[in-house]
Amino acid sequence: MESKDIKEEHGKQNIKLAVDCSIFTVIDGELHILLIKMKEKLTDLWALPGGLINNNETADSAARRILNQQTGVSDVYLEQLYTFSELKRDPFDRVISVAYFALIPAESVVLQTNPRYEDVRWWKMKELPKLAYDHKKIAKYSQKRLKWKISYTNSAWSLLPEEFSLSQLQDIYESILEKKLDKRNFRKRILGLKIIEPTDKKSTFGAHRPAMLYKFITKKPKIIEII
Amino acid sequence: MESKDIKEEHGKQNIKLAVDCSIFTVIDGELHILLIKMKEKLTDLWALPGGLINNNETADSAARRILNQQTGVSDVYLEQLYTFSELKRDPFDRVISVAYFALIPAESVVLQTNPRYEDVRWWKMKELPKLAYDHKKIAKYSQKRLKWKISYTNSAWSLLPEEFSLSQLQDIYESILEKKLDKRNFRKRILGLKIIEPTDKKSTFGAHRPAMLYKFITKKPKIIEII
DNA sequence: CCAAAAGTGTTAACGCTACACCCATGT
DNA sequence: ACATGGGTGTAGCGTTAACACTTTTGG
Repeated sequence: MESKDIKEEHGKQNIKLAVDCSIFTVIDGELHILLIKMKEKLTDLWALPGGLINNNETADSAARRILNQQTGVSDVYLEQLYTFSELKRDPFDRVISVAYFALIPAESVVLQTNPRYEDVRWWKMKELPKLAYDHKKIAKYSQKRLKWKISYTNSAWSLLPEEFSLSQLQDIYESILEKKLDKRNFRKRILGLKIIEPTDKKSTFGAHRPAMLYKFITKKPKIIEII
Repeated sequence: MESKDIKEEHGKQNIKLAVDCSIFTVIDGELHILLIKMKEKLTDLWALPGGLINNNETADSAARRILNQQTGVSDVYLEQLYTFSELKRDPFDRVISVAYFALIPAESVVLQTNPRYEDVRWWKMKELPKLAYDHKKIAKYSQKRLKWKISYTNSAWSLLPEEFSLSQLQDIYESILEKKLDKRNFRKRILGLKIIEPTDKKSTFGAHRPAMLYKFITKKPKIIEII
């Protein structure tokens, strides 16, 4: 066998490191993602919240900082998704990006961007605008992961308020999985998992029978087959 | 609500980007991982094969290149695992590392390192030597992913030769999952999945009844509940 | 003929799916 | 009283888990 080539460039590494965040919520039975509108470059395109990692922070803390600065969102459970390293994913620079994703209840947050961006808002996943960089790819990949997570873990709690009805919970599942579920079987399954428990309250909304409100027993991440 | 702080450092980003590879195999019913022995710095510690990404390559191609240069291993299906970004994970520099992992049949490869390293060899996961950097953490994390993968996908093919007996296959599962499986149920399950088919050959090894040899119908990655 | 691994079915328990009607409220 | 979503049980089916003996070969 021939001896190993060692061709390493001895010039300086010239790659920038960024993070991008796919933040999801469900509004009116539809899955939405949080986007910011570009201003200084790539004007009028929308993008996932994201930016460069500082020298003294981990990728996780960069993601939290940048998300907060660009959208006002804080205190979310961010999960690392994938690292995107295609050569031309950023047209200006060589940038490798660590993507994160998270789920939040839409009503829990006041969206607010900073002067560097023109706007921030929720977009339906089914009606995405034109996205900058490779962010469409990242968004689609995130959505795949989301379907997996909601099916196999108790992570749905992070899309709901503290107390919620079983119908609200089922609506989350149907929105993300994009299919209808049987009401009786869904309830049997969820209650059997012992991950939620009834409160003593009832919802008093609308012209119909009030719904019992439930809450999650624990929010510690758990792997559990749900659907 | 107060206006958003924008505290970004405007000094240059000074973070290096590397890849590390967890390469697994099963030898004599025991899970092993491929390690190289350090020479120039961190002398006498062992480490996962890894190094810096070049300016003109993706993380994936860097992983393939570096793995080949440092161990002689080529043509493997590398899967991205996680990106490790702790501040002090490398004692000399700020380095963020994209970890990859792969499975190979041990007998398919001739291990050969290069002059920068002192040695390369397989180590039992149960008897790891002292590892450099945060590589112990990466190795353990890889092992968790491996258990998942072997349970829920057809990836076991990459640990076996072209043709193999059902007992060899079961041995792979038992070694990785670290538990015994029922022979009859295992065979029923695997054959029912239609992912392998019999060849017309039999193994002629040892003082016992010869085993029918099987091969994988396809090696395309598939998600299938196996165990 | 002995040791060693290969090969082979059945049963009982459990979990999943499909399915339709009554209840409590607001207007 | 009616419109709206909330709430409930069962039967049939398929899947899984537990379990032990016979077969084929080499030495």
